[in-house]
Formats: sequence, C-alpha cells, structure tokens
Amino acid sequence: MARNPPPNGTVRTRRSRTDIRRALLESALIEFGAKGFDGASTRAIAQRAHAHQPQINYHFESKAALWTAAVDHLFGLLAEAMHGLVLRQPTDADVAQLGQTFADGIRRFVSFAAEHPELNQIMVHEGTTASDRLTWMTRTYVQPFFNGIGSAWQRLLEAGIAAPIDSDTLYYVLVGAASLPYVNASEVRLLTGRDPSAPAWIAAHADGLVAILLPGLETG
Amino acid sequence: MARNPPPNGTVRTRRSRTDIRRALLESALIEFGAKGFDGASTRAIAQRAHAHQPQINYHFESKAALWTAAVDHLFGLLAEAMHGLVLRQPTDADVAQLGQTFADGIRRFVSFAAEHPELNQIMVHEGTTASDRLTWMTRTYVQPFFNGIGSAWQRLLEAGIAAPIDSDTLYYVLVGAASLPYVNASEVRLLTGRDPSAPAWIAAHADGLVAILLPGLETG
DNA sequence: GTCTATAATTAGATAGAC
DNA sequence: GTCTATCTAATTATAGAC
Repeated sequence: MARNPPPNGTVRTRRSRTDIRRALLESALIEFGAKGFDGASTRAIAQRAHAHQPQINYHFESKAALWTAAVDHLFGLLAEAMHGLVLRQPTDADVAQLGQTFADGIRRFVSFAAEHPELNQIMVHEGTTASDRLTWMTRTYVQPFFNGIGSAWQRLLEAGIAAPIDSDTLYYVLVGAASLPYVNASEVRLLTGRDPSAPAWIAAHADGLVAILLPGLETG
Repeated sequence: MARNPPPNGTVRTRRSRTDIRRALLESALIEFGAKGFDGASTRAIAQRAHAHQPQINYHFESKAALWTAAVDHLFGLLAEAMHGLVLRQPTDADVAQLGQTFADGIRRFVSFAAEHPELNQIMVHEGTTASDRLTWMTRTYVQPFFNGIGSAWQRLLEAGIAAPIDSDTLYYVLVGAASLPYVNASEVRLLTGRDPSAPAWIAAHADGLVAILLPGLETG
C-alpha cells in the first residue's frame, strides 16, 4: 500500500488528507484573523500551509467554506477549553461556589484568548458589519455562550458578588478586556516592550479581571 | 468667479476640493474600519462618497496615503474630544481630583468610541500584525496617549483609588472594555436586540467602567 | 491527490478627452 | 477637476496532465 517515495529528499513529502486539511485550517485561521475575510487571500493561506492555492478548492468547496470550517474548528477548541464549567447551577447551589466557577471561567477564557488570538480577531472582524457570516456565527456559537454568562451574572449580581454592570454590557466588557491584549499582541510589544503571551502576563491579567469584575468574591 | 451650474438638476453637483476630500476621508474611515486596509477597496470607498474611483488617486497619492490621511483626521477628532483633560498634574495636586479627571476621561473616551467606532476598528485591524502602518500609528498617536494614562494610573494606584491592575495591562483592559460594544455594534444588535449607540446604553457602560476601575473614587 | 496552466473577475493606478 | 477607458497585477476558481 505504500506509495513511491519522492526521488530524493528535495521534494515535499505528500501529506495525508487529514494532515493537509488541518494545515490549511490552521493557516486559514491565522490569515483570516490577521486580515479578515475579504483581506485574506487563498494564495497566502495555501502558501503558509506549504500547499498550492488550488488545493483549497479541492479540500474545501470555496473560500467561504474554508472560513466556515476554520470557525467550526476554533469554536470546538473553545468548547474543549471550557469543558466541565457549569455556570447554570441548580437553584439551591451555593452562590459563592458559582462565583468561584465564574472566576475559573474568566481565567480559562483569558488563557484561551492568549493561546488562540485568532478567535477574537475573527469575531472582531465579523462583528463590525451585518453579514451572513456574522449571523451564522452568532446564532450557532456566540448565543449559547452569551446566554450562559448572562444568567450566571444575573445571580452573581443579586448575591452582591458581581460588579454593578448589567449582563448585556458585562459580556462585552469581559470579552473586550480579556481579549484585546492578545488580539493586538503586535501593538502590545511595540508599545510596552513586553510579551503578552508570557505566562506571568496572562496570570496577572486574569487576576486583575477577576478582581474588578467580582469584587464580592471571597478570596482564599 | 462662479462656475457654470449643471445644465439642469439631473447631474451631480460639483463639489469643492475640501468637500470631496472630506467625503472621501469619511468614506475611507468606514470602509477601512469595516474591512481593514487590504480588505477595503478604493472602488467601494469612492462609491460610498458618490465619487469615481480615480478621484482617490487624484485627491490622494495612493490608497496608503488615503489611509494615513484618514487616520490623521480621526486622531485629530480624538484629540478634540479629549481636549482640556490634563492627567499629569503638578505633584502637589489633590490626588482625588486626579481620580475625578480620570473618570471624566473614561466617560469621554467611551462617548468617542461610540460616536467614532472606526478609530478602534482600525486600531484592532492594524494591531494584529507588525507593519509600517502599525509602527507609524503607534509611535505618532498611541504612545503619548498610552504614556499619559500610564503615569496617571500609577499615581491612582499608589493612592488606593485604582483597581489592582498594573498600568500596561490596564491600558488594554480599558480600551478593550470601552470600545468593543461599538466596534462590534452589529453583533450587539444581533445578540442582545439592543442598540449600543443609544445614550442610555453609553452612559450605563461608562458608569460601569468607572465603578470597576476606580473603586476608591469618592462619589458625589 | 497534486500540480501546472489558465479562465474570469476585480484590484489599484494612469492617460487623456472634456 | 471630473470622468471614461484602460493598463498591469492579483484575486478566486476550474481544467486537465500526471
């Protein structure tokens, strides 16, 4: 079953279907994140994945289908990173426990934003203008996330743990404050000389957000 | 000196040099904000300004020059909106007064972000990747803003007025939390059904930011 | 499955009539 | 100054050899 190997080491090794699809997806995330849907070119995406431009149309139906597949992949990673977090707890649960869970969620989200800045880059690009892509992404992936955060925040507000911000506004305050340093990591390096992807930076950032958003949280 | 009027009302009226330059600049801000530098097309910019595409190269040297002029214009508006705010006060000044000034700055910045979302849209687009445009914009306009906020924040930290966040991080927390609802206004409308450009939304948002960032501020 | 060649469209920029 | 026409280069997508 083995295919003939290339004549000698000079030729690029042939990759499996799943390998090249994954490489194209990850390249697409970086390019779409950096330049947006219209600004990204399929040539640049292919080149970054060490593939040729027509392979995109072979492995995916179109540029739009590639974008969709890339976003599917990325939200799958987010779901993995958030797995096990249950913000909507049974009504008799200790609300202080919910506060700790929310704080844990903030830390995980900050870590994810640092590790995968493409997610928030793409969301910021798409969120500016009404489009089919925005509607699909919002209804499919963002809405459940938004709803879960909103209902948990409501209970934390009533318990006096949360800062005095209504839940709709809180969502954007949280996401904006949690993601901008990683979305704009190039600017951060230029402006501060520091690297926002350093573990110490990420931890301090997350601690700060927990402190300002959950001032009524018991520490220890 | 009056030019001949158009034969009758059907023809588009000829605009003055300054009028058409301004129309092209404002159109450019919207397109660059929505799609980024590479994603925006000069044809779309011209069309939105009710002009023809070659007029861009007549009134501006190139697409890049148009971008630069548009950013110059926008930061000019920001400077106007912030005019009179003096964050770096003489050493013997009352530090509580500095807290009030900082709070006022937050409110003005939120209002500006709501009124001119293009500023933060463009900054988010450019901040993702190192480029000559990013370097120029950061050194020319962002650095002074960043430095002023940083030194004021440092004094507010020492006075126990500011939330426990170091000043580098604070800058991105503040800008991200203050701008995202307006940068992504389309998504906000889809997700919440509310309009973030409504005065009540803006005021509540700014109040929330002041409350979480300056917990030691004296109210009243 | 991969790769070369290329079709069809659109991009930014320029020339020249008016 | 404006506008039509057009140039060159880059875009997404397809066809067909291997």
